[in-house]
Amino acid sequence: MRKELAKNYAPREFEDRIYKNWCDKGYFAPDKDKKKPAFSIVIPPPNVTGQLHMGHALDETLQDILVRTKRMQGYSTLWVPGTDHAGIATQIKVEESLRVNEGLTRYDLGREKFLERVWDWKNQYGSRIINQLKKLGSSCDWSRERFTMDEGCSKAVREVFVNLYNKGLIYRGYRIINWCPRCLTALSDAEVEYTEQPGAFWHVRYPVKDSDEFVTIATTRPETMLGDTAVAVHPEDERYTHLVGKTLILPLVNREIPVIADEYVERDFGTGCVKITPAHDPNDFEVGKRHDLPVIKMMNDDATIGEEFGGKYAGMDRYEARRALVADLEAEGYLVKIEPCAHNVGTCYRCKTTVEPLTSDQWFVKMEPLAKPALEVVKSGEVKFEPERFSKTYINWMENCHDWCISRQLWWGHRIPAFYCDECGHMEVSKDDITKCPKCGGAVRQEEDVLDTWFSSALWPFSTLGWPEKTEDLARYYPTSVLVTGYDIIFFWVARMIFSAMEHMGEKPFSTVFIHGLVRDAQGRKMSKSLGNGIDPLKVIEEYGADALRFALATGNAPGNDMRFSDEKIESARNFANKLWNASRFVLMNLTEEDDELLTLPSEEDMSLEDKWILTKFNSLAKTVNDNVASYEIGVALSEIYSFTWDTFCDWYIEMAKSRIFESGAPSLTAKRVLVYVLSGILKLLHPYMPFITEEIYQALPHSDESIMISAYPTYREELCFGEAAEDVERIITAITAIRARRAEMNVPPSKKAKLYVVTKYEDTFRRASKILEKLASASEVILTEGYEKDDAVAIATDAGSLYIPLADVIDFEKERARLTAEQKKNEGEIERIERKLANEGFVAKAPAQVIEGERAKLRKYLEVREALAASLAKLG
RNA sequence: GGAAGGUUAGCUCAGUUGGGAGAGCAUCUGCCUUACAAGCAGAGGGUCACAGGUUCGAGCCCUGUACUUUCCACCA
Repeated sequence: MRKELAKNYAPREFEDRIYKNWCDKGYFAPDKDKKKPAFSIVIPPPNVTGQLHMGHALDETLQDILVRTKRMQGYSTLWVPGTDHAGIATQIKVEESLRVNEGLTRYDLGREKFLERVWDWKNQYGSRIINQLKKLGSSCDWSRERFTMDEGCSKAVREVFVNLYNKGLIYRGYRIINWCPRCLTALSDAEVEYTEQPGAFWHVRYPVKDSDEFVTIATTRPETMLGDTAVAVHPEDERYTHLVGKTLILPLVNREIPVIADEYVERDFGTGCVKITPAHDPNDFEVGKRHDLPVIKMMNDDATIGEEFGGKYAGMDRYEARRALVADLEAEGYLVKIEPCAHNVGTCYRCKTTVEPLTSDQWFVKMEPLAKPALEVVKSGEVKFEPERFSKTYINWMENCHDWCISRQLWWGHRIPAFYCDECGHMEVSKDDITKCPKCGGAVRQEEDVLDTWFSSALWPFSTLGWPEKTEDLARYYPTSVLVTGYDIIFFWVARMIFSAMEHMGEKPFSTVFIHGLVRDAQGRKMSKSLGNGIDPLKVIEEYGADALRFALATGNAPGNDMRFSDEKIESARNFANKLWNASRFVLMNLTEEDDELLTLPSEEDMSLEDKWILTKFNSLAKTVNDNVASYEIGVALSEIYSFTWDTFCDWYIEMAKSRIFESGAPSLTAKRVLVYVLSGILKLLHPYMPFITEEIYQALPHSDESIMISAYPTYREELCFGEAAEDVERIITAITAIRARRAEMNVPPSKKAKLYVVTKYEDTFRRASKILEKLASASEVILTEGYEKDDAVAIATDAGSLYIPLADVIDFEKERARLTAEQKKNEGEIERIERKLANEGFVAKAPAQVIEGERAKLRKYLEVREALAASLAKLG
């Protein structure tokens, strides 16, 4: 007796069990067969202390679909998993826990002790996200799991840092950078998010020394005037030329500052006079350099006003100082007016605190030489973005990016391998830790700063494969095949991987960048913690199963586009799983033969029309699915499987097969064989999308492979294409559909059977399909006839012939005549339209032959309907 | 200021080289038809934002307009 499936689809009963089995069997490890082509993906590493959210779920699902498909298509597939140490994010979490639980700061613990705590934290939570990935069904090779701060990755980071430094592509410099006063670290340009906030222009008078004159400047940040070292005007601004070179008295501060001329100033904006604060504004910094202005840093790292230049405002928070300063300016008559305006304010992408541009000693990566090959490899198409339009986003950024500030004043991360000698002042950058100065032998101390988290993620595609060692993995799986990620981290990550790979590997990191959009909530809003509208994928899995979640994420979703996630979507996904489950139960409960017998395809002579039809349809499905996956149209591929499974296989083929399956005494083995073949084929095509349910059913069905995930992916098979038989069945379907519609219109229940007279030139087809017509069109008997003479029947005209159903008691013949006449009119319209088209010389001359033949075929159908309609109407008198 | 996307059925969205528009959900009608009511069978519903152009033919290609979303830049 064959194993039966449970009555209800209950994914919780088998998903974990199946996943464990896959792991135990080692199916996720790449096939060692050297003859197989390689296919590899590195996972975008989730934050080690993070929790799975819908964005991950989508990203993982898409990768798993690609990986599972390729594996079944005969590739040696490697999907490398891992996690990211996520410098700021993780450090914030641990600091927060310290504060809440122990009332301590990291400084109370000191660097070493604090880092121990972070490692504890990492060890405690690092496996959480990994386990969550497993719940989704991800077929990663867990034996190759990596972490951006593990030994190998750290080695890669050092190697890269030293290489770049030696080439002069990493340098240390005193520059203006973005500073987060909350995280107390420098940030890169990419880590600053601009948000529009209400603000104001404060117009302030700066008196000219030894004169009654003054200039009026307009500023959005009056508190920074404590650091002003000049006021600039445009060199050709006639209003002010006489003042250039004069000296101003900085109000409240009483410091003397010059008026300078610089083309940076826009004459038409504000008052045409700009206060210059080189230490706290990137543009002013540049102006300051040009004019050799002093740089006065008036703010501390925590955005309070500094002692040295703060005067009475020292120690105040920047906003408190602003209020105090403005009040004082007003009191002393310097404030001219306040003009409200909205302006963009930079915020920290981690904690949303307003960042402070300020000057500081930091480490930078020189971008220009690195950007060049990284641009070339995308422009040449060697690295392709999917969809293509994102290559523009990439190119635009790469062409305009500034040097990358890579040092962070954090403790959690890769500590910069630079060593300072206090004796002789030498700085040594070294792959290995050193304790003595190579120049003078004095003691050295290592740079306190760590590297930007993205510095190590940038190396991910090769560091995870073993670089800088020359490993087998690197030889076999690098460059990786495709990178799957959201458009939101093209700058942070994708761009940096590309230039890093070009520089250190001399080769692209991946051939294709497959970009997906964001998962939004049912109202189209971004899911966020603060809105509390996030949907927890784990809860969805718990309730509906991982397969349903994957289906919901993969279907109806075009590459690069955002999607909405809603209850309806997940329910409809679950319903589909249920449908497949029940169809499988039906097939299973009718199988009594041995596996071997059922796994054989019947010979062509034994096949019925509908067998040939479904095999033909399945064949073209296999082709469509393979083609669409190859072009990353995953949503299209899946919806093709969906509609084939539900509409074609369940609603038509199974129903048709029933007449042979239930044949008393002689259930058809042929039908069973075809059912098994097609159902197995569906399961295989669907497996990458819904891995669990397909495996569960596959194991219950007669099967030849140990697991569906290592079976061969269905492909188009020429020998299983039966065009003529398929057309025959389409005619029967047309007839059945027309009959059902007519009956429904007349409110005749299916239980009320009636004879079916058929006048057709496809007599053989109808004869062979008579059982099906009886079952699916409520016919008590199918009678082929030369002509139907009586006038007691409803007449149905199709391109397959005229059908007559004697149902005199329920027919309103007046209505019938009207209906047929209306149909005739419509049909004539169609005929006219196509005839006109075919009479169009331009069309016939220029349209492809295939299209013209298509139109002719349509015309033939309409002409047949015309004939049938005429006959039917004649009957009604 | 620059760039990219969106505008298709009541709602959410597909529509891959141009050949007379589809799905899910919702709505209406009828069905417990021996896998499934998480289902079955029917039905209704769209000048594909607007205006031009190219073409034998445009939801699809080109130009412009309107509305909308996002990204980049950041004139203090």
